[in-house]
Amino acid sequence: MATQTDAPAQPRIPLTRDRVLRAAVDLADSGGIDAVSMRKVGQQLGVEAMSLYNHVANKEEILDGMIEIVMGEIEAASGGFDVPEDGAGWKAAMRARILTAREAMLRHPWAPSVLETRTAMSPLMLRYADSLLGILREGGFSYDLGHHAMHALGSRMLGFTQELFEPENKEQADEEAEAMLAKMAVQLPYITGMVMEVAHDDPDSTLGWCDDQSEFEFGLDLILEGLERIRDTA
Amino acid sequence: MATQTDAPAQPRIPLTRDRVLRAAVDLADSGGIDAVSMRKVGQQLGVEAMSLYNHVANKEEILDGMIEIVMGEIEAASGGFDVPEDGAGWKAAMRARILTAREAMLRHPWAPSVLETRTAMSPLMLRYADSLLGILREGGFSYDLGHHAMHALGSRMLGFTQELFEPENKEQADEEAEAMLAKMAVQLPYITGMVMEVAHDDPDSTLGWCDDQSEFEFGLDLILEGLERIRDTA
DNA sequence: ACCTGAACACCGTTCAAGT
DNA sequence: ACCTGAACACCGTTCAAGT
Repeated sequence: MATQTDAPAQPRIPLTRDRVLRAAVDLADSGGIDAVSMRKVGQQLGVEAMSLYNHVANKEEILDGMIEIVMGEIEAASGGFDVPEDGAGWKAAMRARILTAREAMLRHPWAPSVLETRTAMSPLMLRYADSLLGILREGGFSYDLGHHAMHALGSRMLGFTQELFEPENKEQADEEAEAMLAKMAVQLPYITGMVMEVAHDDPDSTLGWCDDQSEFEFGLDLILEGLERIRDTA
Repeated sequence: MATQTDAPAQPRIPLTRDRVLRAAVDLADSGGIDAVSMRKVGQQLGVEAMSLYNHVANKEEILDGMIEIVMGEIEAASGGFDVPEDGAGWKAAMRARILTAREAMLRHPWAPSVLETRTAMSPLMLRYADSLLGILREGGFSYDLGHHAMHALGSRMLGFTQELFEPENKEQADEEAEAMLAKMAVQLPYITGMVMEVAHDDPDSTLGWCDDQSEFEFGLDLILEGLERIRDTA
């Protein structure tokens, strides 16, 4: 019968920066970003929290590294960040690259909130941004309009938008929203009208009926087509 | 000479929910959101942290209340959240209301980040959203397209966009970005080209040359005009 | 060279005790 | 009814001590 004083079956795997970062990503994937604390990452690796400081300067560096891992996944899934030569296909290329980024964000739901707190761009992030600007440039955009385009896309460039009021408990939030809407119906005539129309068209719908993916694509296409129009009239 | 045991000159102002929330907003305005802790808000009011719990349930309720104060400022600056009758002016009305919201966000730089962490919509927030949907509706939009429009606007609806990589120290960030750009120039051909063109047109420019306000308005107008086009072709 | 234990200066929150 | 002191269960990080 094994006891706690038994020597480990296999020699301990040495701690490295990469193992620290992967442990942090695993923890965040399974338990959310609050599960990433120095103590918990250490625990995950069978080590005290203080040992991590031999491999990363501080927690910020762990968060930076986690984003770099996500960007690496986007790069791999995109087949690299090279700019395709076919400038005529710029819109499809932008769309594909951004939707690939979005898939990584959906795999790592903590990534958008961590990204927002980064104060410096990582190398892979810069490579990604350069590739998007390159696609626009080869598609006939001036640097100036390309620059505006990147700002107009904002976080959509990385495959997500600020989801305001993303509830933790969707069911409970739905109930609360329904109650508030009932109470404020007279003060919210347009929202009430919209919800009634949706309920009429689809009696099974709930208040949180939006399809995030198609809303994302709607907004993305709106911007890409608007940019094309400006390019052609300027 | 006053001592610590002297009675206060004036009778102590009673603590109220409203005083707690205003103290929190003042602290955040002057010291950033990290300055808002239960202990520091208590200190600001000459009271122990634990006393706050007699007036708010927890810190989340303080953050909710801070947002409600900002929304109240937007409502006041907008002259109320009524929907103007002139449907033809929908685009100007949307633009004005959103830019008014933006002014409040610029006065309270902590507000966007706090907003992102809210999980439920406040009454004033709902009133604001209803008024935007109303402007679209009176401007001839279907509920369905109006709903897409709100998603396409995202956080721009409230006057801000996700500013990815907003540095704390702009000067230092500019230096770091310049160094990284120099090192990675060959891997970042398009960004390098863009920066060189800007430097050529305006030798005094720095890397952080963007005009946030005009970039915001560019993106906003792009979306509003795209929506108008869809409305007219659908 | 790497890991650890104790400690420091913070958090939000609970609870029993004061007035 | 309102306020407080002590405590709990957490944080990130520093430092001296171990091996």
